[in-house]
Amino acid sequence: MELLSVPKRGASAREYVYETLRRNIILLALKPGQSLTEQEIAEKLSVSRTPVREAFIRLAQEGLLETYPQRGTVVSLIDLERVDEARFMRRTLEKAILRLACESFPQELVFELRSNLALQEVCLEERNFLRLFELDEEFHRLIYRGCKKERIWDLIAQINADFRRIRVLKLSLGIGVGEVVQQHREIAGAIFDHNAARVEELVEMHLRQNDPDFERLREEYPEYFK
Amino acid sequence: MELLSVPKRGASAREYVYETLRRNIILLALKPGQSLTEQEIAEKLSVSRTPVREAFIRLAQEGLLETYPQRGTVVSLIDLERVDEARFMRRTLEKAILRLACESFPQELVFELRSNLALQEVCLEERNFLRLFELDEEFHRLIYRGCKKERIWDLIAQINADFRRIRVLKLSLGIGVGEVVQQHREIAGAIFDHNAARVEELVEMHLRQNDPDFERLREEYPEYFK
DNA sequence: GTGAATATATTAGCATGGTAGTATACAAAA
DNA sequence: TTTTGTATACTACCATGCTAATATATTCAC
Repeated sequence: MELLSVPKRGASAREYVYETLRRNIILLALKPGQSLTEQEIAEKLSVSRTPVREAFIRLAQEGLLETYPQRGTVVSLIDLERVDEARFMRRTLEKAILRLACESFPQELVFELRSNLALQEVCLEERNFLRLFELDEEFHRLIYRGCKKERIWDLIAQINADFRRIRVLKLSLGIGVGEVVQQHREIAGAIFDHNAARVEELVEMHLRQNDPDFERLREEYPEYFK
Repeated sequence: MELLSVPKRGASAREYVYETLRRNIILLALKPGQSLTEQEIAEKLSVSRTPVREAFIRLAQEGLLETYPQRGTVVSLIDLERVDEARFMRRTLEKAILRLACESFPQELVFELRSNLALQEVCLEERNFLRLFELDEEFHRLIYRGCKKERIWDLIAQINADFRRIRVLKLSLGIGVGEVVQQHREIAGAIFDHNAARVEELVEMHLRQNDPDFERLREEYPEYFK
Protein backbone atom coordinates (compact mmCIF):
# COMPACT_ATOMS: atom_id res chain seq x y z
CA MET A 1 0.00 0.00 0.00
CA GLU A 2 1.39 3.33 -1.08
CA LEU A 3 0.07 6.47 0.61
CA LEU A 4 0.08 9.90 -0.97
CA SER A 5 1.80 12.08 1.55
CA VAL A 6 0.32 15.20 3.10
CA PRO A 7 2.47 17.80 4.84
CA LYS A 8 2.34 17.81 8.61
CA ARG A 9 2.58 21.59 9.09
CA GLY A 10 2.46 21.78 12.85
CA ALA A 11 -0.89 20.06 13.05
CA SER A 12 -1.53 17.45 15.72
CA ALA A 13 -0.80 13.85 14.91
CA ARG A 14 -4.51 13.16 14.81
CA GLU A 15 -5.13 15.86 12.24
CA TYR A 16 -2.21 14.70 10.18
CA VAL A 17 -3.45 11.13 10.05
CA TYR A 18 -7.00 12.25 9.34
CA GLU A 19 -6.00 14.48 6.43
CA THR A 20 -3.69 11.89 4.99
CA LEU A 21 -6.25 9.12 5.03
CA ARG A 22 -9.08 11.32 3.83
CA ARG A 23 -7.10 12.53 0.89
CA ASN A 24 -5.97 9.04 0.02
CA ILE A 25 -9.47 7.64 0.19
CA ILE A 26 -10.98 10.37 -1.95
CA LEU A 27 -8.22 10.22 -4.52
CA LEU A 28 -8.61 6.44 -4.54
CA ALA A 29 -5.07 5.71 -3.48
CA LEU A 30 -6.89 3.65 -0.88
CA LYS A 31 -9.36 1.49 -2.78
CA PRO A 32 -12.98 1.02 -1.77
CA GLY A 33 -13.19 -2.31 0.03
CA GLN A 34 -9.54 -2.35 1.03
CA SER A 35 -8.95 -3.24 4.65
CA LEU A 36 -6.81 -1.30 7.07
CA THR A 37 -5.66 -1.77 10.61
CA GLU A 38 -4.70 0.81 13.22
CA GLN A 39 -1.34 -0.86 13.67
CA GLU A 40 -0.48 -0.79 9.99
CA ILE A 41 -1.30 2.87 9.47
CA ALA A 42 0.41 3.84 12.71
CA GLU A 43 3.62 2.27 11.49
CA LYS A 44 3.42 3.78 8.02
CA LEU A 45 2.84 7.28 9.36
CA SER A 46 5.20 6.89 12.33
CA VAL A 47 2.71 7.71 15.04
CA SER A 48 1.16 5.61 17.75
CA ARG A 49 -2.17 3.86 17.44
CA THR A 50 -4.08 6.47 19.42
CA PRO A 51 -4.19 9.27 16.85
CA VAL A 52 -4.79 6.72 14.11
CA ARG A 53 -7.71 5.33 16.02
CA GLU A 54 -9.13 8.81 16.51
CA ALA A 55 -8.81 9.55 12.83
CA PHE A 56 -10.53 6.24 12.03
CA ILE A 57 -13.45 7.18 14.25
CA ARG A 58 -13.93 10.47 12.49
CA LEU A 59 -13.64 8.96 9.03
CA ALA A 60 -16.13 6.29 9.98
CA GLN A 61 -18.54 8.94 11.14
CA GLU A 62 -18.20 10.65 7.78
CA GLY A 63 -18.87 7.39 5.98
CA LEU A 64 -15.44 6.91 4.46
CA LEU A 65 -14.47 3.97 6.64
CA GLU A 66 -16.41 1.16 8.21
CA THR A 67 -15.24 -0.25 11.49
CA TYR A 68 -16.20 -3.69 12.66
CA PRO A 69 -15.24 -4.02 16.32
CA GLN A 70 -12.65 -6.66 17.00
CA ARG A 71 -12.54 -7.57 13.31
CA GLY A 72 -11.15 -4.75 11.31
CA THR A 73 -11.71 -1.62 9.30
CA VAL A 74 -12.32 -1.26 5.58
CA VAL A 75 -12.57 1.63 3.18
CA SER A 76 -16.26 2.06 2.41
CA LEU A 77 -17.65 0.99 -0.90
CA ILE A 78 -19.21 3.76 -2.95
CA ASP A 79 -22.93 3.80 -2.23
CA LEU A 80 -24.98 5.20 -5.11
CA GLU A 81 -28.04 5.78 -2.94
CA ARG A 82 -25.99 7.94 -0.65
CA VAL A 83 -24.60 9.73 -3.68
CA ASP A 84 -28.14 10.51 -4.86
CA GLU A 85 -29.08 11.91 -1.50
CA ALA A 86 -25.96 14.05 -1.37
CA ARG A 87 -26.55 15.42 -4.83
CA PHE A 88 -30.16 16.26 -4.04
CA MET A 89 -28.92 18.19 -1.05
CA ARG A 90 -26.28 19.99 -2.99
CA ARG A 91 -28.54 20.90 -5.91
CA THR A 92 -31.17 22.26 -3.57
CA LEU A 93 -28.81 24.31 -1.46
CA GLU A 94 -26.64 25.52 -4.28
CA LYS A 95 -29.56 26.99 -6.18
CA ALA A 96 -30.59 28.91 -3.10
CA ILE A 97 -27.03 30.04 -2.42
CA LEU A 98 -26.50 31.22 -5.96
CA ARG A 99 -29.70 33.22 -5.85
CA LEU A 100 -28.23 34.97 -2.84
CA ALA A 101 -24.94 35.47 -4.65
CA CYS A 102 -26.77 37.16 -7.52
CA GLU A 103 -28.32 39.62 -5.09
CA SER A 104 -25.01 40.65 -3.65
CA PHE A 105 -21.49 39.36 -3.73
CA PRO A 106 -18.51 40.95 -1.97
CA GLN A 107 -16.00 42.68 -4.20
CA GLU A 108 -12.88 41.06 -2.76
CA LEU A 109 -14.22 37.63 -3.64
CA VAL A 110 -14.95 38.68 -7.21
CA PHE A 111 -11.22 38.96 -7.60
CA GLU A 112 -10.62 35.56 -6.09
CA LEU A 113 -13.27 33.99 -8.27
CA ARG A 114 -11.67 35.45 -11.41
CA SER A 115 -8.24 34.25 -10.33
CA ASN A 116 -9.58 30.81 -9.70
CA LEU A 117 -11.16 30.69 -13.16
CA ALA A 118 -7.89 31.69 -14.77
CA LEU A 119 -6.09 28.88 -13.00
CA GLN A 120 -8.76 26.45 -14.14
CA GLU A 121 -8.00 27.39 -17.74
CA VAL A 122 -4.33 26.69 -17.19
CA CYS A 123 -5.01 23.30 -15.65
CA LEU A 124 -7.27 22.44 -18.53
CA GLU A 125 -4.59 23.28 -21.10
CA GLU A 126 -1.97 21.41 -19.13
CA ARG A 127 -4.35 18.51 -18.57
CA ASN A 128 -3.67 18.63 -14.84
CA PHE A 129 -7.00 17.15 -13.90
CA LEU A 130 -6.35 16.50 -10.24
CA ARG A 131 -5.46 20.10 -9.63
CA LEU A 132 -8.46 21.16 -11.69
CA PHE A 133 -10.61 19.04 -9.41
CA GLU A 134 -9.32 20.95 -6.41
CA LEU A 135 -9.89 24.30 -8.10
CA ASP A 136 -13.43 23.24 -8.90
CA GLU A 137 -14.10 22.59 -5.22
CA GLU A 138 -12.46 25.87 -4.30
CA PHE A 139 -14.59 27.74 -6.85
CA HIS A 140 -17.79 26.57 -5.25
CA ARG A 141 -16.45 27.15 -1.76
CA LEU A 142 -15.69 30.77 -2.68
CA ILE A 143 -19.29 31.31 -3.69
CA TYR A 144 -20.55 29.90 -0.41
CA ARG A 145 -18.08 32.07 1.46
CA GLY A 146 -19.32 35.13 -0.39
CA CYS A 147 -22.80 34.39 0.94
CA LYS A 148 -21.51 33.72 4.44
CA LYS A 149 -22.51 30.10 4.16
CA GLU A 150 -19.15 28.42 4.30
CA ARG A 151 -20.18 26.02 7.04
CA ILE A 152 -22.85 24.69 4.74
CA TRP A 153 -20.25 24.02 2.10
CA ASP A 154 -18.22 22.05 4.63
CA LEU A 155 -21.21 19.88 5.41
CA ILE A 156 -21.90 19.30 1.75
CA ALA A 157 -18.27 18.37 1.22
CA GLN A 158 -18.66 15.81 3.97
CA ILE A 159 -21.79 14.18 2.69
CA ASN A 160 -20.44 14.43 -0.84
CA ALA A 161 -17.36 12.33 -0.25
CA ASP A 162 -18.69 9.40 -2.26
CA PHE A 163 -19.54 11.65 -5.15
CA ARG A 164 -16.04 13.07 -5.08
CA ARG A 165 -14.62 9.58 -5.43
CA ILE A 166 -16.80 9.10 -8.48
CA ARG A 167 -15.51 12.30 -9.98
CA VAL A 168 -11.96 11.12 -9.47
CA LEU A 169 -12.87 7.93 -11.31
CA LYS A 170 -14.30 10.01 -14.14
CA LEU A 171 -11.23 12.18 -14.30
CA SER A 172 -9.07 9.09 -14.50
CA LEU A 173 -11.05 8.22 -17.61
CA GLY A 174 -10.80 11.85 -18.73
CA ILE A 175 -14.54 12.37 -19.09
CA GLY A 176 -16.04 15.82 -19.66
CA VAL A 177 -13.64 18.30 -18.11
CA GLY A 178 -13.81 21.02 -20.74
CA GLU A 179 -17.51 21.65 -20.22
CA VAL A 180 -17.02 22.09 -16.52
CA VAL A 181 -14.66 25.01 -16.86
CA GLN A 182 -16.92 26.69 -19.40
CA GLN A 183 -19.88 26.30 -17.04
CA HIS A 184 -17.95 27.78 -14.17
CA ARG A 185 -17.19 30.81 -16.24
CA GLU A 186 -20.86 31.23 -17.11
CA ILE A 187 -21.93 30.84 -13.50
CA ALA A 188 -19.45 33.51 -12.40
CA GLY A 189 -20.71 35.74 -15.20
CA ALA A 190 -24.29 35.36 -14.05
CA ILE A 191 -23.31 36.29 -10.50
CA PHE A 192 -21.52 39.42 -11.67
CA ASP A 193 -24.55 40.36 -13.81
CA HIS A 194 -27.01 39.67 -10.98
CA ASN A 195 -28.84 37.33 -13.29
CA ALA A 196 -30.67 35.05 -10.87
CA ALA A 197 -32.88 33.35 -13.40
CA ARG A 198 -29.96 32.36 -15.57
CA VAL A 199 -27.88 31.09 -12.68
CA GLU A 200 -30.55 28.67 -11.60
CA GLU A 201 -30.58 26.99 -15.02
CA LEU A 202 -26.82 26.85 -15.04
CA VAL A 203 -26.57 25.21 -11.64
CA GLU A 204 -29.17 22.65 -12.54
CA MET A 205 -27.23 21.78 -15.66
CA HIS A 206 -23.86 21.89 -13.97
CA LEU A 207 -24.80 19.55 -11.18
CA ARG A 208 -26.83 17.18 -13.28
CA GLN A 209 -24.37 16.51 -16.04
CA ASN A 210 -22.82 13.61 -14.17
CA ASP A 211 -26.05 11.68 -14.06
CA PRO A 212 -25.64 9.39 -17.03
CA ASP A 213 -22.15 8.18 -16.21
CA PHE A 214 -22.82 6.31 -13.01
CA GLU A 215 -23.82 3.04 -14.57
CA ARG A 216 -20.91 3.13 -16.93
CA LEU A 217 -18.48 3.62 -14.06
CA ARG A 218 -20.14 0.89 -12.13
CA GLU A 219 -19.56 -1.51 -14.97
CA GLU A 220 -15.98 -0.37 -15.30
CA TYR A 221 -15.18 -0.75 -11.59
CA PRO A 222 -17.81 -3.08 -10.13
CA GLU A 223 -15.65 -3.95 -7.12
CA TYR A 224 -15.74 -0.35 -5.88
CA PHE A 225 -19.53 -0.17 -5.56
CA LYS A 226 -21.98 -1.44 -3.03
CA MET B 1 -22.38 19.36 38.09
CA GLU B 2 -25.36 17.06 37.70
CA LEU B 3 -25.67 14.99 34.55
CA LEU B 4 -28.94 13.71 33.14
CA SER B 5 -28.40 10.03 32.72
CA VAL B 6 -28.78 8.15 29.48
CA PRO B 7 -29.19 4.36 29.38
CA LYS B 8 -26.14 2.41 28.28
CA ARG B 9 -27.99 -0.29 26.34
CA GLY B 10 -25.07 -2.36 25.16
CA ALA B 11 -23.48 0.51 23.32
CA SER B 12 -19.75 1.06 23.50
CA ALA B 13 -18.36 3.27 26.25
CA ARG B 14 -17.56 5.91 23.65
CA GLU B 15 -21.12 5.97 22.35
CA TYR B 16 -22.47 6.11 25.86
CA VAL B 17 -20.34 9.09 26.80
CA TYR B 18 -21.12 10.83 23.52
CA GLU B 19 -24.86 10.44 23.88
CA THR B 20 -24.82 11.47 27.50
CA LEU B 21 -22.84 14.63 26.90
CA ARG B 22 -24.73 15.55 23.76
CA ARG B 23 -28.05 15.24 25.48
CA ASN B 24 -26.85 17.21 28.47
CA ILE B 25 -25.47 20.00 26.33
CA ILE B 26 -28.58 20.34 24.22
CA LEU B 27 -30.91 20.22 27.18
CA LEU B 28 -28.67 22.78 28.87
CA ALA B 29 -27.86 20.62 31.86
CA LEU B 30 -24.34 21.53 30.81
CA LYS B 31 -24.29 25.30 30.45
CA PRO B 32 -22.74 27.14 27.54
CA GLY B 33 -19.31 28.31 28.67
CA GLN B 34 -18.96 25.71 31.38
CA SER B 35 -15.62 23.96 31.39
CA LEU B 36 -15.10 20.23 31.49
CA THR B 37 -12.13 17.94 31.77
CA GLU B 38 -11.63 14.41 30.49
CA GLN B 39 -10.73 13.26 33.98
CA GLU B 40 -13.84 14.69 35.57
CA ILE B 41 -16.30 13.20 33.07
CA ALA B 42 -14.48 9.88 33.11
CA GLU B 43 -14.96 9.65 36.85
CA LYS B 44 -18.59 10.71 36.76
CA LEU B 45 -19.48 8.17 34.08
CA SER B 46 -17.18 5.45 35.44
CA VAL B 47 -15.17 4.91 32.29
CA SER B 48 -11.57 5.61 31.46
CA ARG B 49 -10.34 8.79 29.86
CA THR B 50 -10.01 7.27 26.40
CA PRO B 51 -13.70 6.99 25.45
CA VAL B 52 -14.33 10.38 27.02
CA ARG B 53 -11.61 11.89 24.93
CA GLU B 54 -13.05 10.30 21.80
CA ALA B 55 -16.49 11.64 22.59
CA PHE B 56 -14.99 15.10 23.18
CA ILE B 57 -13.37 15.02 19.75
CA ARG B 58 -16.65 14.22 18.07
CA LEU B 59 -18.59 16.83 20.00
CA ALA B 60 -15.94 19.42 19.17
CA GLN B 61 -16.26 18.53 15.51
CA GLU B 62 -20.00 19.09 15.74
CA GLY B 63 -19.46 22.45 17.40
CA LEU B 64 -20.84 21.58 20.82
CA LEU B 65 -17.50 21.64 22.60
CA GLU B 66 -14.37 23.66 22.12
CA THR B 67 -11.07 22.07 22.95
CA TYR B 68 -7.98 24.11 23.67
CA PRO B 69 -4.96 21.80 23.68
CA GLN B 70 -3.19 21.64 27.01
CA ARG B 71 -5.68 24.10 28.47
CA GLY B 72 -9.09 22.60 28.64
CA THR B 73 -12.46 22.06 27.10
CA VAL B 74 -15.58 24.18 27.38
CA VAL B 75 -19.18 23.85 26.27
CA SER B 76 -19.57 26.14 23.25
CA LEU B 77 -21.44 29.37 23.57
CA ILE B 78 -24.50 29.68 21.36
CA ASP B 79 -23.46 31.42 18.15
CA LEU B 80 -26.33 33.29 16.49
CA GLU B 81 -24.53 33.53 13.17
CA ARG B 82 -24.21 29.79 13.09
CA VAL B 83 -27.86 29.51 14.02
CA ASP B 84 -28.81 31.70 11.06
CA GLU B 85 -26.81 29.59 8.70
CA ALA B 86 -28.32 26.39 10.04
CA ARG B 87 -31.83 27.74 9.73
CA PHE B 88 -31.23 28.87 6.16
CA MET B 89 -30.09 25.37 5.37
CA ARG B 90 -33.03 23.77 7.03
CA ARG B 91 -35.63 26.08 5.45
CA THR B 92 -34.19 25.51 2.03
CA LEU B 93 -33.98 21.75 2.29
CA GLU B 94 -37.22 21.26 4.12
CA LYS B 95 -39.22 23.05 1.46
CA ALA B 96 -37.72 20.82 -1.18
CA ILE B 97 -38.30 17.70 0.91
CA LEU B 98 -41.90 18.56 1.62
CA ARG B 99 -42.56 19.11 -2.05
CA LEU B 100 -41.34 15.56 -2.56
CA ALA B 101 -43.50 14.34 0.29
CA CYS B 102 -46.55 15.88 -1.36
CA GLU B 103 -45.85 13.95 -4.52
CA SER B 104 -45.70 10.63 -2.77
CA PHE B 105 -45.47 9.45 0.77
CA PRO B 106 -45.35 5.81 1.88
CA GLN B 107 -48.47 4.49 3.56
CA GLU B 108 -46.78 2.91 6.57
CA LEU B 109 -45.32 6.28 7.52
CA VAL B 110 -48.70 7.96 7.30
CA PHE B 111 -49.67 5.84 10.26
CA GLU B 112 -46.55 6.80 12.17
CA LEU B 113 -47.06 10.45 11.43
CA ARG B 114 -50.64 10.32 12.72
CA SER B 115 -49.52 8.51 15.86
CA ASN B 116 -46.84 11.07 16.47
CA LEU B 117 -49.36 13.90 16.13
CA ALA B 118 -51.66 12.25 18.64
CA LEU B 119 -48.83 12.01 21.15
CA GLN B 120 -48.00 15.66 20.58
CA GLU B 121 -51.52 16.56 21.63
CA VAL B 122 -51.16 14.58 24.81
CA CYS B 123 -47.86 16.26 25.67
CA LEU B 124 -49.40 19.63 25.05
CA GLU B 125 -52.30 18.92 27.41
CA GLU B 126 -49.97 17.52 30.03
CA ARG B 127 -47.53 20.38 29.51
CA ASN B 128 -44.67 17.91 29.05
CA PHE B 129 -42.64 20.26 26.89
CA LEU B 130 -39.39 18.32 26.82
CA ARG B 131 -41.12 15.24 25.47
CA LEU B 132 -42.99 17.44 23.02
CA PHE B 133 -39.67 18.77 21.82
CA GLU B 134 -38.52 15.22 21.08
CA LEU B 135 -41.76 14.40 19.27
CA ASP B 136 -41.31 17.52 17.18
CA GLU B 137 -37.90 16.34 16.05
CA GLU B 138 -39.27 12.88 15.40
CA PHE B 139 -42.12 14.33 13.32
CA HIS B 140 -39.75 16.03 10.95
CA ARG B 141 -37.46 13.02 10.83
CA LEU B 142 -40.38 10.84 9.75
CA ILE B 143 -41.05 13.12 6.82
CA TYR B 144 -37.42 12.95 5.71
CA ARG B 145 -37.51 9.20 6.07
CA GLY B 146 -40.61 9.02 3.90
CA CYS B 147 -38.64 10.76 1.17
CA LYS B 148 -35.60 8.56 1.67
CA LYS B 149 -33.61 11.52 2.86
CA GLU B 150 -32.96 10.55 6.42
CA ARG B 151 -29.21 11.16 6.16
CA ILE B 152 -29.96 14.76 5.31
CA TRP B 153 -32.04 15.07 8.44
CA ASP B 154 -29.13 13.78 10.48
CA LEU B 155 -26.85 16.42 9.03
CA ILE B 156 -29.39 19.13 9.70
CA ALA B 157 -29.74 17.90 13.26
CA GLN B 158 -26.00 18.22 13.62
CA ILE B 159 -25.67 21.73 12.29
CA ASN B 160 -28.84 22.68 14.14
CA ALA B 161 -27.53 21.89 17.59
CA ASP B 162 -27.29 25.54 18.59
CA PHE B 163 -30.82 26.19 17.45
CA ARG B 164 -32.02 23.26 19.51
CA ARG B 165 -30.45 24.78 22.60
CA ILE B 166 -32.36 27.97 21.87
CA ARG B 167 -35.58 26.06 21.58
CA VAL B 168 -34.95 24.46 24.94
CA LEU B 169 -34.46 27.93 26.38
CA LYS B 170 -37.74 29.00 24.85
CA LEU B 171 -39.53 25.98 26.20
CA SER B 172 -38.21 26.73 29.65
CA LEU B 173 -39.94 30.07 29.31
CA GLY B 174 -42.99 28.30 27.88
CA ILE B 175 -43.11 30.34 24.68
CA GLY B 176 -45.39 29.37 21.79
CA VAL B 177 -45.87 25.63 22.00
CA GLY B 178 -49.53 25.46 21.09
CA GLU B 179 -49.00 26.92 17.63
CA VAL B 180 -46.33 24.38 16.83
CA VAL B 181 -48.61 21.39 17.26
CA GLN B 182 -51.32 23.04 15.20
CA GLN B 183 -48.83 23.73 12.42
CA HIS B 184 -47.61 20.15 12.45
CA ARG B 185 -51.14 18.97 11.97
CA GLU B 186 -51.61 21.28 9.00
CA ILE B 187 -48.34 20.20 7.44
CA ALA B 188 -49.31 16.56 7.74
CA GLY B 189 -52.71 17.40 6.25
CA ALA B 190 -51.09 19.08 3.26
CA ILE B 191 -48.91 16.01 2.66
CA PHE B 192 -51.90 13.70 2.74
CA ASP B 193 -53.77 16.01 0.34
CA HIS B 194 -50.77 16.33 -2.00
CA ASN B 195 -51.04 20.08 -1.65
CA ALA B 196 -47.52 21.23 -2.52
CA ALA B 197 -48.30 24.91 -2.75
CA ARG B 198 -49.86 24.99 0.68
CA VAL B 199 -47.05 23.03 2.30
CA GLU B 200 -44.44 25.51 1.17
CA GLU B 201 -46.22 28.38 2.90
CA LEU B 202 -46.63 26.30 6.02
CA VAL B 203 -42.98 25.36 6.22
CA GLU B 204 -41.90 28.92 5.72
CA MET B 205 -44.14 30.02 8.56
CA HIS B 206 -43.29 27.08 10.77
CA LEU B 207 -39.57 27.57 10.54
CA ARG B 208 -39.62 31.33 10.71
CA GLN B 209 -41.77 31.80 13.75
CA ASN B 210 -38.80 31.71 16.09
CA ASP B 211 -37.17 34.70 14.46
CA PRO B 212 -38.28 37.46 16.77
CA ASP B 213 -37.37 35.77 20.03
CA PHE B 214 -33.62 35.60 19.66
CA GLU B 215 -32.85 39.01 21.01
CA ARG B 216 -35.15 38.55 23.92
CA LEU B 217 -33.44 35.32 24.88
CA ARG B 218 -30.09 36.91 24.49
CA GLU B 219 -31.07 39.57 26.98
CA GLU B 220 -32.45 36.98 29.33
CA TYR B 221 -29.34 34.77 29.23
CA PRO B 222 -26.47 36.92 27.96
CA GLU B 223 -23.82 34.61 29.41
CA TYR B 224 -24.91 31.78 27.10
CA PHE B 225 -24.27 33.69 23.87
CA LYS B 226 -21.19 34.51 21.92
C1' DG C 1 -12.78 -37.57 4.24
C1' DT C 2 -15.94 -34.86 7.24
C1' DG C 3 -17.44 -32.36 11.03
C1' DA C 4 -16.86 -30.78 15.59
C1' DA C 5 -13.90 -29.10 19.16
C1' DT C 6 -9.98 -26.50 20.39
C1' DA C 7 -5.93 -23.62 20.00
C1' DT C 8 -3.89 -19.58 17.92
C1' DA C 9 -3.71 -15.13 15.83
C1' DT C 10 -5.63 -10.80 14.92
C1' DT C 11 -8.37 -6.90 15.80
C1' DA C 12 -10.52 -2.71 17.86
C1' DG C 13 -11.93 -1.19 22.56
C1' DC C 14 -10.32 0.46 26.68
C1' DA C 15 -7.15 1.70 30.69
C1' DT C 16 -3.32 4.08 32.23
C1' DG C 17 1.17 6.44 32.55
C1' DG C 18 4.30 9.86 30.68
C1' DT C 19 4.98 14.40 28.16
C1' DA C 20 4.80 19.05 26.75
C1' DG C 21 2.33 23.09 26.68
C1' DT C 22 -0.30 26.53 29.38
C1' DA C 23 -2.19 29.14 33.23
C1' DT C 24 -1.78 30.50 37.91
C1' DA C 25 0.16 31.69 42.34
C1' DC C 26 3.65 33.69 44.59
C1' DA C 27 7.96 35.68 45.61
C1' DA C 28 11.55 38.87 44.52
C1' DA C 29 12.95 43.10 42.47
C1' DA C 30 12.09 47.70 40.96
C1' DT D 1 2.29 49.25 43.93
C1' DT D 2 3.79 47.12 39.76
C1' DT D 3 6.47 44.13 37.16
C1' DT D 4 9.11 40.16 36.36
C1' DG D 5 10.82 35.59 37.14
C1' DT D 6 9.95 31.00 38.88
C1' DA D 7 7.74 27.13 40.80
C1' DT D 8 3.58 24.51 40.75
C1' DA D 9 -0.52 22.54 39.13
C1' DC D 10 -3.38 21.25 35.51
C1' DT D 11 -4.64 19.97 30.87
C1' DA D 12 -5.08 17.50 26.51
C1' DC D 13 -1.97 14.73 23.57
C1' DC D 14 0.15 10.62 22.70
C1' DA D 15 2.30 5.89 23.57
C1' DT D 16 1.65 1.47 25.05
C1' DG D 17 -0.09 -2.63 27.43
C1' DC D 18 -4.08 -5.37 28.38
C1' DT D 19 -8.79 -7.31 27.29
C1' DA D 20 -12.55 -9.35 24.91
C1' DA D 21 -14.45 -10.57 20.66
C1' DT D 22 -13.87 -12.66 16.32
C1' DA D 23 -11.78 -15.26 12.51
C1' DT D 24 -8.75 -18.80 11.13
C1' DA D 25 -5.98 -22.87 11.56
C1' DT D 26 -5.33 -27.20 13.73
C1' DT D 27 -6.45 -31.29 15.98
C1' DC D 28 -9.18 -35.07 16.91
C1' DA D 29 -13.14 -38.29 16.68
C1' DC D 30 -15.74 -40.92 13.74
